[in-house]
Amino acid sequence: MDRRIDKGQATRRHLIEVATELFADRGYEGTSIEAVLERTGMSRGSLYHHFPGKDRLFEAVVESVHTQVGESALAAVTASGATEPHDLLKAAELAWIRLASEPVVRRILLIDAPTVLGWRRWRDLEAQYGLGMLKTVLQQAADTGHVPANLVESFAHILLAAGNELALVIALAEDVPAAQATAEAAVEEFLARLLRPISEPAKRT
Amino acid sequence: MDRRIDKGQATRRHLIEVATELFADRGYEGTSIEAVLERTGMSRGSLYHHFPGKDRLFEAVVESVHTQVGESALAAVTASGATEPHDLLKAAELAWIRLASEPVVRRILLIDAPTVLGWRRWRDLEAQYGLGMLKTVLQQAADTGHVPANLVESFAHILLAAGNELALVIALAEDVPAAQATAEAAVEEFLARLLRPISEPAKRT
DNA sequence: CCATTGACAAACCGACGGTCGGTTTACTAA
DNA sequence: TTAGTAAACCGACCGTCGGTTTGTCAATGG
Repeated sequence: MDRRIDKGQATRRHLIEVATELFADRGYEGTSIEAVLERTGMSRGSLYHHFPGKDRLFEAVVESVHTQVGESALAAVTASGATEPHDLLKAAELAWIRLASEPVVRRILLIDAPTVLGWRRWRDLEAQYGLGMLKTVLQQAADTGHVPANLVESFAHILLAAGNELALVIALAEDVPAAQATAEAAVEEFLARLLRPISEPAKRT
Repeated sequence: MDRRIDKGQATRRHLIEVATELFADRGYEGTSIEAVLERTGMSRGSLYHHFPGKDRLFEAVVESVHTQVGESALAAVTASGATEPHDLLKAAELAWIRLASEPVVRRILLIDAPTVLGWRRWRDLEAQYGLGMLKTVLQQAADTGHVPANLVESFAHILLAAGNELALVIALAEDVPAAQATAEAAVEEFLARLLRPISEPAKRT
């Protein structure tokens, strides 16, 4: 084994770590490469040896955060012991809302990532992590007639967007605990309505 | 009347017009002030006489686009002749989805605006334009018992986010017409479920 | 022992956003 | 007419920043 490579990986991790803090704190544009170099004590050459550019460094940070969030969410859902689609979705939404309250997640994943990575790439990541889980559970709900099968995809997107939105609302609220409570009630009610079995095809007024 | 001021307003409008095209086409970061100057034939001094900085120029563009979108959406809703909350919301959502398919709206309002203006300011604008309308209609729905009154705010946010999300999904789809059809069906079903009065008494405040 | 390679260093470059002193143009009052 | 004023406009210049290029060094493997 090459000790140089271990050292390289260590500095790479260190760069991601420091960059995560800075990006979360000042945003992508507000964070200069200079600042990262200063905080890490690295040189330009070293950074550009590990990452082809600022955007790729950011991308590495996004993937790191995404992974951590995914693991936390999964842990929270399994810890809830839910088995029914409604409970699973509720647990997932609430977990996501709590996670998205964290500035690191909010700023990096929700605010900057779509712009920096281009939202095409961002969608791929989201589909890989959050959307996939939602679709799986919604498909179960569709199999038991709680949701139209052809709208699983659309409903998954709606659920994902709703979670993000509520998380941002909470973050913006003056009274965060109150907003959190309201949002959780909204999730509960929202899911109850969305998953209700359809007796007759979509009604018209 | 002072012809100097008229001329000033004209160049200001011209700057906004050209900047709108460029921002929509290349995004905020991808658009240099130089490019705007070149396309307008203006000088740096002139631009910075009218706008304190690039971000303020972008802000003016955002407001301009927002206004146009708001007018179009309102026109579409009134043209639909809807009176019931369900139909009003459906008309509004569909109108918004169609408008958001336009690259100008998508790139400027949905992608760049939150990052550049900071999403606090962005939320203020959104509340002023789209969210206000949704809340009004949802309040009507709450008055007739179709929706819990204490969740009007949350549901309005969810509806707004859902519309944005579906618009982005459509934009990303390979088969746009098909995606559009699916999304419209999803809106229909989604609204029907969201606004259906629940058999057991809804929590009211 | 030496050619190779990964890690890091630092001088340098071009583009960009923003500033600033100055000029032109048009209106107004003496 | 003319002096004064203010808005509109001009363009050279500056600092910052992301990215490139060239070079050093030490560990590795034949």
